[in-house]
Amino acid sequence: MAPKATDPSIDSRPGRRIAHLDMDAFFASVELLERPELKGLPLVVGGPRRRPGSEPGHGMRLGDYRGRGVATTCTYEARAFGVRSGMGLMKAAALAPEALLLPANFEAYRRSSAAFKAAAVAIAPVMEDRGIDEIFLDLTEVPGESRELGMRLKVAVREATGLTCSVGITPNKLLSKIASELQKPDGLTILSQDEVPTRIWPLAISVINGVGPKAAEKLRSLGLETVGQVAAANPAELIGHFGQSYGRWLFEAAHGRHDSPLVTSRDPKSISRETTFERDLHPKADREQLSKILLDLCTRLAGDLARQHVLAKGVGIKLRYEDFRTVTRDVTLVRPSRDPEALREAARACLKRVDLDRKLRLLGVKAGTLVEEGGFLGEFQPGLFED
DNA sequence: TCTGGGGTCCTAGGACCC
DNA sequence: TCTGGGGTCCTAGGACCC
Repeated sequence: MAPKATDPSIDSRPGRRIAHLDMDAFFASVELLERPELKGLPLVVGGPRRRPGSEPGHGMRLGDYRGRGVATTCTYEARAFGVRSGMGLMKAAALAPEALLLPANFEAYRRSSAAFKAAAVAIAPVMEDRGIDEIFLDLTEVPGESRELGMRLKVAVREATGLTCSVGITPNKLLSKIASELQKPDGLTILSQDEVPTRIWPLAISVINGVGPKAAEKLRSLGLETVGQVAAANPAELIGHFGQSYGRWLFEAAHGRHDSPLVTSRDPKSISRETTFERDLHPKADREQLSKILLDLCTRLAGDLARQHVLAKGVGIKLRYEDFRTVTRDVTLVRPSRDPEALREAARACLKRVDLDRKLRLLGVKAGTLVEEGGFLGEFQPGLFED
């Protein structure tokens, strides 16, 4: 099954140069721009949201926090205590009670994000957006040496935002993503394919984007802990354990081979809203409160759909029970819609199909199979083919 | 002292159609 | 009456990422 040379999922141009640019401790660093006097202190961003337009949060002692938030980002000083992004704040507080907890200010982060991306694109116009704090850039056609281009990118980002970033430049996305991590913060790492055995093989397999905790654990149980060990494994055995697709990919990735192109634009596939309650709620005893929350989620989701000029053909709910078990249900609408009432009605129909005798910690609503507003896709147009 | 919110992609079974 | 294969849609869950 040799793919054609024109296969859009493969970019095998010789001499390809891909950069991965990753902002350093992004949210925390943006906070430090507003409050430079906090530089050098252990800071954690997360928990309660700062209202758009409000004063810079004064923050609080992490040890005084009570609630269900997680650390979105933390400074390197906080990491020294063992705090990590994604960690529950109560656990983080046990590790670093004296750290300062700052509420997240997404308005400011989005502004810095737009600024660093604009600065990067001015140097290398082909960009893949990987979220608020990282991008891939295609440097293949950009004149200049890799190290010089990397320095130019870093200087441009710092001038545009006042922030540092780490850059990896290699022949592909997979290696660049690893490379940008190697000398964080404020790093610049250039890697060629030849250097994979010396620079990448000694690293833990989990450095590869796409190898998460589950796959890493399964590999470990097979005696494969480093990238090099996976590269030396029998590909047939990997396929036996992980399936044709993932097994093959794993083997190629361990050799640093990866030819997927930059994705420079994409249509949204789904839009969702969800919320974790401050305390667990019972579907029956707290019915009114849950009903209000559902309406609010549907209303916000409808607003999101309107801003994107799309209608939902599918509507789903997500519930998380107090024991953290998560279930989803979804339905296909007779007619695509973004009316809050239609969303709520569909969500209620889904709710009838789940266990409502146990307490919940989270409720979410999702719009899937999105169709363009006014588009013909999937929509029956009465009268169109009649006379 | 448990674990946010917003996404993508993949798998897999069953319905249904040709 | 039995066998069968391909294709698509729908639904549920899970791994993974930022």
